[in-house]
Amino acid sequence: MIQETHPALAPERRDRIRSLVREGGVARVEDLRKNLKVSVATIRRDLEILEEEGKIKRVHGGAVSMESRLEESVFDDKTSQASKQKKRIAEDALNLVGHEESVFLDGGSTTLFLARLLKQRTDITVVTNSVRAIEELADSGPRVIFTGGEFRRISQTMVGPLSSAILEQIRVDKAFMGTMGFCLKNGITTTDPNEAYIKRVVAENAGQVILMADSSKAEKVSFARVSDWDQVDILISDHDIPKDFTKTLRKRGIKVRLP
Amino acid sequence: MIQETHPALAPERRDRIRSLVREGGVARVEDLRKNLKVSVATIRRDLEILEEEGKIKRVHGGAVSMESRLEESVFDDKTSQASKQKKRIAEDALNLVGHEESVFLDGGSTTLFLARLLKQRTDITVVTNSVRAIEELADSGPRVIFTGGEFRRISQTMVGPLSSAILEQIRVDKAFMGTMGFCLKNGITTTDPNEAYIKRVVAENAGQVILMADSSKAEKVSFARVSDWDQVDILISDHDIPKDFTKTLRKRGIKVRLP
DNA sequence: TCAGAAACGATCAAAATCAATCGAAATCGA
DNA sequence: TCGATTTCGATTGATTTTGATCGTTTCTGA
Repeated sequence: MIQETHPALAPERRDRIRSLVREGGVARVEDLRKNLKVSVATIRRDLEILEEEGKIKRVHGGAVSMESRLEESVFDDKTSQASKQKKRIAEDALNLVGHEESVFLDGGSTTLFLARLLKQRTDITVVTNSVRAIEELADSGPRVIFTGGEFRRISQTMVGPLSSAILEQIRVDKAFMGTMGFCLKNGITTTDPNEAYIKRVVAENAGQVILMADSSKAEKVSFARVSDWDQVDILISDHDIPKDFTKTLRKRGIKVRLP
Repeated sequence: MIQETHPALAPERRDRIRSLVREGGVARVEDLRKNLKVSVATIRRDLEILEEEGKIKRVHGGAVSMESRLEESVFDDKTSQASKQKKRIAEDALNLVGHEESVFLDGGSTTLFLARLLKQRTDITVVTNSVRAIEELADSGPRVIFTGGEFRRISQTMVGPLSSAILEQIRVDKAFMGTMGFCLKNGITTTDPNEAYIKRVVAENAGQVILMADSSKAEKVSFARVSDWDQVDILISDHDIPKDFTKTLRKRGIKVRLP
């Protein structure tokens, strides 16, 4: 903190490089040098090692990430409006998590932002069926319970009848859900029936259901029906959501938060 | 607390080091020296001890926590002899996986090598409780079923009673198991009772149990008992395993493969 | 296609870090 | 109290990491 005279430890520095490459998808040697304040020789050596480990792929002028995947769609468009909104929604959701509570985390990018914030909380229990959430909390953070089940690659979540085996045995204080679409008429909908089923089971076993969805999902209808609005207690969205939409929801007794 | 007339006792100091390393994920020798007010020689000796205990991993300039992600690059140290053996064991195990079979994959580094190889097989079903294995198979590969349960950070696996909820509902053709130790007298042992329990449940629901363990695990006894040898069908190890050891096992009807 | 620029790999010397050794101080058991 | 044992700190030579240099390769634009 006080002293910056000491250079970073080698593994520390390599980890830094790794995340820099991952976040940008690519990184130039020169940028890494400036960022880490070491010589290009060191950067090159590190890149060599990271390439051997399969973390990155070296190219002329820098390196590209080998561990991009869907995960990066979150980091990727960090600057985009949708991403900022999601982040704000997640930050608002964090305030709803009380001391020593147990919460369920759905799959999806918005809830993934919340997972990252929850890393600081060691007093709570997180239940999730999202592999990406697990990865986020793998190093440290709260107690984590994973639902298990059949792995669905597209969403990187666990679904199917086996998942409910665990879900039925637990109860969470709050369930934070993402969705592909929500509208007044059809309620909450998502792409996959298996996924929808899991969400329903969770909602039934949760004290409160909190829907996290930015305004781009409003008035969208997807293939599989999850539930009606009466299952939802709180909706966290943003100001671009239609006024009469929030009005109607509030009339139905649903708290709408627009951070 | 207020007065530090007496220097800290050695185990006390080591415990301090351990948590400092764990907190930051990494710590410099020099910082530890300043923090604990002892000489670098002492710090080094402590780090040596803590490394032997598997609590930390020493690196040039300091140490990294074994419970952090920084360690993973050290974790699969491709150059080491042990790692080469593990890889060969995994390659041999791959030959045992038949067409359209279902297999269980345990946690541990040896089975992780197998997971990597199984990525090419899309005809099989992989059941696992290892987050590392899931990450390996996240992009593509076979059908994956995850057991779920409570997340154990040290081993990056799912354990506890919730895990068995799913395990009891499925049956696999072959279970590939790692272990911390195995000997003729005490059978298979591992560090954590919860982990041991999961292994037992799996073994009961598997057509064949295949133990993958390099010779460094031979004649080692760990804390928690997993099972006796009569549960094991095949052992894959390497040539450094004692001759009479394999002899005895074969006499007991266990196939021993030494690739 | 070709030339200039940028990036690369190899090599070497300097600096930091490490391991080994020794002696001093503290601790323990008789 | 005495001697044995352990723990600690300092010194020294060995090892590792790092940064700079230089010749070679790769990219880019005319």
